[in-house]
Formats: sequence, C-alpha cells, structure tokens
Amino acid sequence: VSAAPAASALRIGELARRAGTTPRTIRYYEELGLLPAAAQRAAGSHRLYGEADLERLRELIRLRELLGLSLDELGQVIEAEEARAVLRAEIQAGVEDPARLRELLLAALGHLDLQLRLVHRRQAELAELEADLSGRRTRVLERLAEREPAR
Amino acid sequence: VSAAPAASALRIGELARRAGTTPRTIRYYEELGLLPAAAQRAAGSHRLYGEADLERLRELIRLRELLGLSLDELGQVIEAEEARAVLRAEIQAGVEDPARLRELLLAALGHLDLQLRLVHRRQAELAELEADLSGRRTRVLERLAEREPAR
DNA sequence: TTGCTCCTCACGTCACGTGAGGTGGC
DNA sequence: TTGCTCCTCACGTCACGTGAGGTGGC
Repeated sequence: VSAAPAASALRIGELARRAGTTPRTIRYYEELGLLPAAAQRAAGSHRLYGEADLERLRELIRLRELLGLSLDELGQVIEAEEARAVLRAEIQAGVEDPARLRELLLAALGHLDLQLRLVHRRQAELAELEADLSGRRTRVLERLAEREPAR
Repeated sequence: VSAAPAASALRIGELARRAGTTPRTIRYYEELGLLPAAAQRAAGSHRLYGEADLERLRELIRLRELLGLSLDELGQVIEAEEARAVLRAEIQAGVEDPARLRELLLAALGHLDLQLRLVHRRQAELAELEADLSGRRTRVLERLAEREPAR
C-alpha cells in the first residue's frame, strides 16, 4: 500500500523491537488487515517495512493498550491513519484537487474527534479511580496518626 | 471467607448485572481464587453473595480494565482489598491488638501506593496520547482554514 | 406445575505464544 | 560454509463466550 519502504527497510524483527511487540503480532495484524501486506512480496520471502509502517504499528499498539479496544474495534477507529496515509500519498503523487483534499481533511478531523472522545472518557474513569485510591490512602494515614499520638 | 452474606444476599446473575459483567466471569474468578468461594455451599447449589463481594468484584474489574492487568498480575495487586477485608473482620470480631492493627494499616498503605503508581503511569501515557491527537487535530483545522480563506 | 435462574461440563473464540521443520540473505 | 533471522503451519494458552443437559427455589 505505502510507497516502497525506501532505503531504510526494516525486517520484521527490527520493526517488532522498535514498536515494542513481537513478529507474531505483526503477522497476525497483517492477516487481519490492520497492517498492509507488503505488496511485492513473493510467497515465502522476507517482509520489508518502512518508517510509515513503524508509525502506524506504534499507533495501533498505543490505542489498543490505552483504550482497551478489541482488534475489530481498533480497525474501525484507526481510519484516521488511513486518511492520513491517503492524504500523503496523493500529495506526493501531485494530486491537487481542492475538493478532494478538503474531503480527506474533514474525514481525518472526524476520526481524530472520535479518538479524542474515547481518550477523554478513559481519563475521566482513571481520575475517578485515582480519587478513590487517594481518599483511601488519606484515611489509612489518618488512622495510623491516631494510633501514634505525638511520638 | 467473608461473614455470611447477611439478609441482602445476591445470586450470581444479580451480582454480575450490578458489577457490569457476566456469571461466567464470576465463576472463572472464583476458580482462580480472585473471588472467595462461598464457603458453606453444597456442591450444585446456588452461590450467594453480599455487598462486600460486590465491592470487591467492582474493584477487580475496574483495575483490570483501566490498568490492563492480566488476572495473574491482578491477583497480586489487589492484596490491598485483602488487607482491608481482614481489617474489617478483625475489628468486627473485637480483636484489639494495636501492633496487629498497625501492621495491617501499613500493608494497606503499601498496596494503595503501588496501585497509585500504576494509575499515575497510565495517566501520563494517556496525557501523551491526548497531546498527540490534539496537536494533529489543530494542524488539520489550520489546513482547512488555509484552504478556505475569508469566506 | 410452570418459568426463571441456577448448576456443571465442555467445546469455541480472540489475540496472540511457542515450538517444528525448512529456506534465504550478510 | 556458518549463524542469524526469516518463513509457514499448527498446536497451546489466557480470559472468557456459548450452548447442552439437568436441578432447584419463588
């Protein structure tokens, strides 16, 4: 899908290491269509990746871990990445249709807003958990202080 | 483990509904030892739960979902709940050993601090994700504004 | 007695982990 | 040629989902 991985081609092991995951996960994501299958690969030969693939993989992992999405949900959510890739490709290819550009930018905006809503919900839940734990911590400290008056 | 579920006894379906999970998950957690097996239950008879079980289950689910812990890790982390239950039980039973009480309070404090560290790490990661997404959103808005000068 | 929820197997599923056996590039 | 990483099956695992067939309380 992406233009050739260029000079800085990574093999699957390096890509996995840099993204903080494993080769098995990368192959699985490719199988599910979350990562593009390096197009010009002969069956049995090595997969090669570029910087764009690394970025996309990192984003996938970050959204999965922090938002707790299933891979199915993840596929729907990362359409923002898709839109961004299309945008870059078309600009690089010299396409200059203003209406088309505006459409892509609006799509990206919508997907970013969706992701931000999910992030904000998580942040609210974590803030609540933090408040509960802190409150309990304070009460434990108070009870310890009571037990140990002016040592 | 806990003192009898008292008058407000819940069956597994109600407990699941109130905690936002399923009976299967509750049985699985019992099997793993994350939830106490209602002690006086004849094989094949219904499980009964009290308010304390509901609280513990909610706490388990919240920590698992928000911190992304495996059930194995979860078991180690929720020792704070354990300490709290022991504390309550001993106080209810009239045990009044100050040294023992202090020991339990210190244990609870340690576990709460551990949980808070995990929460704070997650909050930092989410803040970073939020900043990235917000930045991208701003840049998309700017590019849209450029394209559409003073309509 | 009729529904309803409960029970215990036990197989299915999702997201990978982990060898088994073999091929390809520095 | 020797290591190393890669390849494709394919079975294992974790955290449950989902019936199958049966029993128990309002």
